[in-house]
Amino acid sequence: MSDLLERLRGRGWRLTSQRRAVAEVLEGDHVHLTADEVHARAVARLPEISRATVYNALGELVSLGEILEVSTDGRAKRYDPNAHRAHQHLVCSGCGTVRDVHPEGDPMAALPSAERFGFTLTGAEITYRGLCPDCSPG
Amino acid sequence: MSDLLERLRGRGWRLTSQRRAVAEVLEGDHVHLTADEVHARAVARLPEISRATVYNALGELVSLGEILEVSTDGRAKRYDPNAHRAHQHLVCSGCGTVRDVHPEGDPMAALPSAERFGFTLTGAEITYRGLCPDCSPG
DNA sequence: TCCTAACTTGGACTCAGTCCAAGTCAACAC
DNA sequence: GTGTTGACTTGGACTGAGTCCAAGTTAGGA
Repeated sequence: MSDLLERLRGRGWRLTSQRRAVAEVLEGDHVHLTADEVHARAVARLPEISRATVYNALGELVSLGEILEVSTDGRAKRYDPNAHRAHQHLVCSGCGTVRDVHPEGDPMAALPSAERFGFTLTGAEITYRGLCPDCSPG
Repeated sequence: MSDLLERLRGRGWRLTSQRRAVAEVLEGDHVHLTADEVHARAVARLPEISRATVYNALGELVSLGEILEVSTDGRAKRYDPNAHRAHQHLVCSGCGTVRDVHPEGDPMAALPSAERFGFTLTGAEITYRGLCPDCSPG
């Protein structure tokens, strides 16, 4: 992750302890934390970090294309550090767990031009829903 | 739409003027209003209807499977009366317009079992993003 | 080591939505 | 029709997620 921080510094990002704490929290695969969860974990590293700063840092990382904003339920947005490989999400309807998944083919190709209403397509987001092994009955 | 109201009455839904107003607002294709927009239009028919009642009625219509809840941006949920034909959504990144679209094939089929992590799949929601003709440059 | 623009802070604020006790009324029975 | 009653509606208070802002702090170049 320190290469991420270096990369951002090269783009004029001032490297503060708060931003470092936020970036460190957002490490790994299948990480999909809400802003409040990020804040709670950042506080463990840097007790005086404020909620506003976490929101600022997350917003900047999103604009810089380093993390993705995902909203899988109507509630809080989640932040996904896996921004460098195209993927979709599989969400458990029981416990809310989110996994990154890689469907076959180009999702945009399935939309015939007659169904595009003159739009210029830029992307497609897929949310697969189901029950994870822990939440499956039986 | 009156067949919808009759259908609901048969299911024990008490038919009040407020619920009638909400149901009437939610008529037509490509209708994707927020709760506040539904409230504003319902007030035009029934000036004393309250926001709480609109939320109640929308929630019940969703549970009864008569309308769909859609969240295309992280903001207010939208309500889609087109619950009886499977479809996906195409959203303009410029103005937020939402169209119902019908992609080819079964979206779930694109997810290989190795990518299902033991989940039992129940559905897939696709949000296509792009620019509508009015928002396209040039 | 100094300087300053960029960053951080806490608190007030907004927006979307939920909850609740009190009042109202649709629909059924007569 | 009239009465009854439980379901429905109401407005206002409340919550959760997120934004905004003026004042204070600090990273990093000179």
